[in-house]
Amino acid sequence: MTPAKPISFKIEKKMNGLGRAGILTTPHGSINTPAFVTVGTKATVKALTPEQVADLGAQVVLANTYHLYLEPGDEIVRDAGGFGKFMNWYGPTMTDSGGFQVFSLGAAFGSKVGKLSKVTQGEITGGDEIDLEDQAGKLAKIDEDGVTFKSYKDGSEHRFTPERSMEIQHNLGADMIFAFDECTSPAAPYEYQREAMERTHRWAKRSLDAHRHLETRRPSGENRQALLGVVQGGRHKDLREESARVLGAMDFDGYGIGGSFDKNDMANAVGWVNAILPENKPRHLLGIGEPEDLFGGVENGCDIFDCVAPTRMGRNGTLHTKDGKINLRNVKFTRDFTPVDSECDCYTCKNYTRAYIAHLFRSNEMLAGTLGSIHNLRFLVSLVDQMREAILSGTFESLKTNFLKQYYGKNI
RNA sequence: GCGUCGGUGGUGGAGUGGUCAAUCACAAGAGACUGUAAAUCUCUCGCCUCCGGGCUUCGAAGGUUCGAAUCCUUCCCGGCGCA
Repeated sequence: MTPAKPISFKIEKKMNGLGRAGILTTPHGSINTPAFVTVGTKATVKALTPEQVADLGAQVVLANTYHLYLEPGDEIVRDAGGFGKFMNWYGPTMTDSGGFQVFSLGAAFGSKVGKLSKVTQGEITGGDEIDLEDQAGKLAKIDEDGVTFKSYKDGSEHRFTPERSMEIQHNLGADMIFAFDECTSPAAPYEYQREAMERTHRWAKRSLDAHRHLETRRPSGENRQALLGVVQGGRHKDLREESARVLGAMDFDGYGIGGSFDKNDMANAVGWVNAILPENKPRHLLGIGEPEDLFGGVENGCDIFDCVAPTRMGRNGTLHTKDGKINLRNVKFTRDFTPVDSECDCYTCKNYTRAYIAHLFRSNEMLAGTLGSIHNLRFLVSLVDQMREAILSGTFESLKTNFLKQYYGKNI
């Protein structure tokens, strides 16, 4: 058996502008890009077996460092042969670094603040402004060296640093791992965004050094892991460009684009970054999964995407259709004996009616979440696959126009 | 028939002389969800509303009282026990 190589990325076709289609090769198989990655935070895509995940066309599973560190513990996952083998997923894998939990358990804890701000210009409302002195009550506290978390499970205290995140991610064993970063709140002011970004850059360097050090300690022949640096900078053009320049100059295997955005300007912000990042390395847009955002990400040069939205919404009763989202818990679907989406080729749509799935949701049956997740994941995986085909055939613009018109044009 | 316990919103069930009728849960209706604190969360849930509030209700009818879902009487309905 030949020693596995780190990832390689080959661009097959470029669009006018930044978008491209390619092939990303990992130790566990290649990924046709652009691609939508399924999220399996705790080494399980919630409600689905890995066979179901594969059957719906998913190419990659992404797990989370913080969650697997808390339970069952990264050493158990290491001894199981890595999280992919542990969960019986033999395709490509990724792990997030825990950087998102700096945000979700810190600045965003107890609030309704999300990654994307809906504010168009200027003032941010609806969220506390973040600063290092105002973290009382949160489950994450940041300092220069790292982050102290309180476990969301039992309140116990845990410490993450870039070095620790790398150690854990090496134990988890994914093909692609991320540098430890700070995902900021869109409610944070410019000065804080700059401060956090500069700290993320220092953490990126430390992540890279720690990763290299860990790689040298591997037994020969073992798979190598690719490390992706994470660009930050909030919604500010100068910060995003600076972050792309600084990280682009470091020798990462690829890049993640993370953090908070202005909802109306996310695609442009991604473009600012990708115009600067090295073209020949893969780019992962972290945590984005709304159809229009995926179009924006793809045409602005992102290759892979992950998002919890399809599985979370799938479990909560909201399903994608070509005509927009529907909430199957609504009374109007109780006697609707048509498929969720008549053009969808997923297992759910081929075998069940809206009325049946509505019944499952109303009676809180577990199968509801499974069927909903299969459909929503298939919808997005297929959508991004269609984008790839459209790039290859030069029809991306018409795909985008037609899809968005039908999806957002009316609501059934 | 006698005895006994009970009858409060869609349901279960709080409240047992004034400060409050309707805590709480469930059901129901709607909304949210973007590197998963999430099979979760938020709002509505007697009627009307210029969102300040206004009005109606506690099986029925009387009565006691300044004041009754709450006490008394009769009736209706239900559970249980005894015939």
